[in-house]
Amino acid sequence: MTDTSIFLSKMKISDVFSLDQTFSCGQCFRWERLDRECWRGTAYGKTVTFYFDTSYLYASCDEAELSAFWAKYLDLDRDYAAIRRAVSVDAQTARYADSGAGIRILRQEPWEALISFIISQCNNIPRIQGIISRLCALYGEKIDGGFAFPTPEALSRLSIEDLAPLRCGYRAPYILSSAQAVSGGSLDLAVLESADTETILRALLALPGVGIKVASCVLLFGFHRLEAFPVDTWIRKALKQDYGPDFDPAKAFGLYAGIAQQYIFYHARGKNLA
DNA sequence: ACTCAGGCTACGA
DNA sequence: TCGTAGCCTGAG
Repeated sequence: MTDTSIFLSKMKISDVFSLDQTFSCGQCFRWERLDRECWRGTAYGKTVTFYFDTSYLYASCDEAELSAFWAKYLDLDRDYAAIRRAVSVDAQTARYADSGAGIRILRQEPWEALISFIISQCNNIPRIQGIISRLCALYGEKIDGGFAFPTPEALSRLSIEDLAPLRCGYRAPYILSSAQAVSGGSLDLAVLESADTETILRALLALPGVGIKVASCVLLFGFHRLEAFPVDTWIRKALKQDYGPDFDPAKAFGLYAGIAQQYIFYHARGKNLA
């Protein structure tokens, strides 16, 4: 860390925690790593830089914003140590949970999560990040130190050709469909936030380009439904190799299956990083 | 040239 | 109901 003077506030974190793990475990695509345990990003129209070091989280915002807003975004009030114990149903899961112990499931905006995971389908992470970054730069509102995620209204006014610079391929009409559904009111994300998980799932699956995997990611990362267990190619491989054909994640991991999924995903993909 | 990357849809049997 | 070709794009 070269310049620590930008950090106006700090907060003690007792449990194991890691910004590197939390922001690079595949749940988000817009946070930028400036240095070891130092990240900068935007959510809900606010921009912040974090630094974590030996049980203290430092933030570039004031104390009030850190404790009232970002602490919730980072899910810092939840007892992840207890959850790690709960999902450690066998020795290997316990190891995965232990090595990913610094992960927190962010409370991202449902709308951003929806579009981000539509874009993620059959795509690699660097390209997903590139597409989303171009989307925000082109159609997001410019805010202090970056771009906000484009609103449903802004995207609903666009055509397929307008999205051509994104180079998101066949996903472009999916993005427009969701934008139109949300801005037109047929899909009310704010109302869904207090609905039961099954209701949200059905609403998401009704959108073109949203299947069970994308919907599960939106449930977990956008609606913070921690029981959602997205199954992608990595998870499918890991389940097959490490858990056997009869393993039922929902049954085994229960209420916190989504957090277990992140531990397994982090482990499975981590082995395959350059 | 060819495969694959955190899928989904449409179509055929 | 189940399996899978085809879909945009770009890196290796």
